[in-house]
Amino acid sequence: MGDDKSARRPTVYDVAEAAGVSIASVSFAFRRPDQLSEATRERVLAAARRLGYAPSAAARGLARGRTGTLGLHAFDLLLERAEPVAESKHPLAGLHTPRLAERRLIEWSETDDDVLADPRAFPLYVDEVQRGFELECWALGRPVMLSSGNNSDVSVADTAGRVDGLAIFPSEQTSPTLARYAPTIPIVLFSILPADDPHHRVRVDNVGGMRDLADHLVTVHGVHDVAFVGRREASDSAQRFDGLCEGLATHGVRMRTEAIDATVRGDDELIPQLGALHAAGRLPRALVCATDQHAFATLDALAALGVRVPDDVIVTGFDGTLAARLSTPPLTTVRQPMEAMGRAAARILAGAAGAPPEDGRPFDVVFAPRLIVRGSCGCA
Amino acid sequence: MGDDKSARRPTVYDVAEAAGVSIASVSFAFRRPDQLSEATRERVLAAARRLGYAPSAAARGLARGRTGTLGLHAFDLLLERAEPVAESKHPLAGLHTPRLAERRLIEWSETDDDVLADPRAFPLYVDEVQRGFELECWALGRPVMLSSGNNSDVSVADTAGRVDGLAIFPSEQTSPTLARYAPTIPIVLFSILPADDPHHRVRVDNVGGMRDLADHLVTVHGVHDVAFVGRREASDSAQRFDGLCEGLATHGVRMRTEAIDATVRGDDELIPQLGALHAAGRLPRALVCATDQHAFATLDALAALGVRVPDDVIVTGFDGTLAARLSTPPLTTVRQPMEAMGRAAARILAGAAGAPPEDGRPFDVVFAPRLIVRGSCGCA
DNA sequence: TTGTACGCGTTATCAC
DNA sequence: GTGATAACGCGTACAA
Repeated sequence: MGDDKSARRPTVYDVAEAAGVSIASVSFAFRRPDQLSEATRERVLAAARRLGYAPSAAARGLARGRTGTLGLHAFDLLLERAEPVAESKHPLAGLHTPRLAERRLIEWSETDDDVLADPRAFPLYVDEVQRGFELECWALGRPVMLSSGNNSDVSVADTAGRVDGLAIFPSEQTSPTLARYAPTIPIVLFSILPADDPHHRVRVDNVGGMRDLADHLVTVHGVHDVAFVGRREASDSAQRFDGLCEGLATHGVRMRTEAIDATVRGDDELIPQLGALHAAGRLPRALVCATDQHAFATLDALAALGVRVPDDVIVTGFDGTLAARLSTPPLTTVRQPMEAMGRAAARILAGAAGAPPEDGRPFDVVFAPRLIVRGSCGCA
Repeated sequence: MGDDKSARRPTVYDVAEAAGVSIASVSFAFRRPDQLSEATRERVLAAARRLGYAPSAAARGLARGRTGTLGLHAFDLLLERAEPVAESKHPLAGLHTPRLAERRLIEWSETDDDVLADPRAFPLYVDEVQRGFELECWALGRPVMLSSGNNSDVSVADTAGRVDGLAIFPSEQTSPTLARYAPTIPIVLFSILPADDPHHRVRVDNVGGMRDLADHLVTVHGVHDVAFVGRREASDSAQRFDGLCEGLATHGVRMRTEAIDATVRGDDELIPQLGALHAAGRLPRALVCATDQHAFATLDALAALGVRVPDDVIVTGFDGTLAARLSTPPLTTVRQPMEAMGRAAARILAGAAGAPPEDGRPFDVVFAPRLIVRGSCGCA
């Protein structure tokens, strides 16, 4: 317990000495059990057990040239999701103060708004994809490394150095940064159109999904006055915008592109714009949002203006998150097969590490999304 | 593109050669930027960028003795949660077949039950705790390593070999296995009572939570006939059972311990037992479940028997998962501050690695849960 | 300020 | 079947 030796992690040398064999035999006992005599193998394993020996993954990784783990990186996650908690009002403020040392109960702060789980904050699109990635990795017997960073460069490089393959959620400056690590390890990009780079792709058919939605709005609800809510710079949003335009065009419907500024981000900017349209009596019949998150912001803004959904205005989303089932009214949306997408990324990375597609070109896996019809368009 | 050199991951040697400096300067350029002249630093960084150099975490870990990452391990996750998908009906069956090579759209299979997110499967208690752990790790700038395994020994040892600190979700055979790695890295156990070991603890006051619930049931609903649903072997469940007994006892109410077998796991075993009680007219007034999951199974079983909740029988849960808000009726439950618990674990590991509590004893952080009253007990 | 040399704990290639 | 010994890529005294 108290002696110096036990504080250090036991190594092959310790085990070898304890078992009276060479370090090679120790290694063989674990990696090539059949190349050792029954006797020595048992002797080694017994000594290892006795010493609490755990092979160092770092050393193995160095020697073999592969870490055995797969990574998932998200840019700007802290920004796009929960703000980092201010230290003073951190739920664990004082974790290292006497408060903790005295082992006292930690009460929830009275202002804590974490009392109820908020489905609008979790799980989001990325969370469900991440879960699929994790499930597949575990099924494959591989640990998962998660990372996130606004500083796109160093954080990705750091993660890239720890894994055999890396899946990445997009951000606006994703590609330039990534190009560098491509020759190093296989990389999967979510939700980005293929381009002339070696990265794999896992994405949904945004255009097809929006076409289905446009069909529904026009043929079932007779909508012929539509505006789009979403930032068109984002890769996904741009495709969805295009898909919506195409879908409407086949029915001879043209989109009101001027109605909503294409750069709005959330409630703050949405309320004044919708308010102005409302005041002018020029609200479109349907507001098609680029994501469920945009749709929630739109619903909130409309509610604040006293506009009824779907009676006055139809609102739709995209993604099919859990929260879309729980909004008022429930959201008509286009659901992505998020778990399957996460699993696909993991499979590609696990396989591509050993056997890339024979034509040498990267994978481009496109999933078909599915229209989910709910109350916010007037159905049900 | 096609030459042999670029296939290999660039190392410090490659960068040093390209920049015309020694490997030490390369290392310094990243780790001690201020100890290099502006000129050489820029030269090195430029070369690194050009080559796509990413420092090997394995090598760094070996050299420095620490990996810089924190780990979260869950035993039996694949068993307790989704079964591993059978290969034939895997959503990605054929990922490496022509189907993919031809870059065709992947349709969801017609039998796919993943069309809607199922809140009963995700997010669970562990998912919300995990999210807190991740958020805190990102705030601390540390990557997270996730692992899961039924083979308790090797998988934990493997993960333990890759991280500086490890948080662990409990399982029945957790402790014996862990004892070995304790001297190596700090370990946080969720939901386990303190014992004579060096592991840290993060948990809720199960007894207090159940007492609050008992108070509510007795004083508000006049309940005096209660049975417990849950496997008492589990550490958490045992404490909750005790807390319930205590809480009822203060009101002179005694629990029907014989009503439900203490080993039931799910619907299959619950329906016959509840059915027998129902047939005999001996159903308790309230079924207090050890977890929300047990409560859902109980609700299902009662519904199948035609028993009304809460009119005929009151049902309550424990955990406060999102799904508890969505059940029919909504579930009265005791919510744990899951995100905060995950954050606490990360903070302990990040801090404990450098500064363990001065008295040398491990942390024992106990959070107070909160009673959430909903329809399943007759309120609201 | 920059370069040399060694150690970290494995795996793998040889001899024996 | 078993034992030396050389990589593996990086951090870091120490020397220059």
